[in-house]
Amino acid sequence: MQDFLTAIADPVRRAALHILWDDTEHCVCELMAKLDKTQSRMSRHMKALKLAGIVVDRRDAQWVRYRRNPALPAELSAIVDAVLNAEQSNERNVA
Amino acid sequence: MQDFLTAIADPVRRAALHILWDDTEHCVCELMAKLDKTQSRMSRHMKALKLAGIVVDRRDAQWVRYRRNPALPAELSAIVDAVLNAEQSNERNVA
DNA sequence: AGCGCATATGCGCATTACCGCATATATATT
DNA sequence: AATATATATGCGGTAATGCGCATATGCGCT
Repeated sequence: MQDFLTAIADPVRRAALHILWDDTEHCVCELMAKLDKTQSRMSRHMKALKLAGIVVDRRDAQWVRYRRNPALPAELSAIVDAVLNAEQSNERNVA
Repeated sequence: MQDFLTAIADPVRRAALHILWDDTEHCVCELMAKLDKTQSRMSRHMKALKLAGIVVDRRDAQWVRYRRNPALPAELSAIVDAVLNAEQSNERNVA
């Protein structure tokens, strides 16, 4: 639970989750490009999300594809959903 | 949003929220006793929760009564609810 | 004013977390 | 084997965070 929450508490990782929460695969190169982060940083952030059980990865040739962990318990998915939803609501308020 | 999530990410503050989420008032002395924390620590944790907008406080004689912030936006309440619920589920699993 | 209880805060210390840079590893192509 | 692309990791620096201890502040009572 602690790893899970500290993983979500980081803004870069949350931004990654916004992208990953569409239930499709995304390589590190895509994430680092979209979020404008260095390769090593993005790799480490993804490792944190992986260790927290939030995402899973898969080797595909030279790429590593990350995606939402389909086995994430419902109570934890609910947290991620609530956080991402709250951030989206906030975006609308700001705009 | 960042303050909010980092506030929730701390285990002591989450434990405090479990107590405070019953919609009644609780003084610092009660929280520090129940959670077995020092006075200064508990005071600072409550300050963090207050700054994050999660709780509000009220002077009552020599006590300061903390309670859930009734004006907390629904999207944020949903996050707290989801987190506390997930921890309770986990307790049941462990037990 | 003086005392006691409850709470807040200044300060220094230790731990943790994020970061960039360089480098190592894995895979594909030629 | 050599090269290119993608990803992971060791390392050092720095900032953020939690902690304990001491002290200050607020409030009520005598």
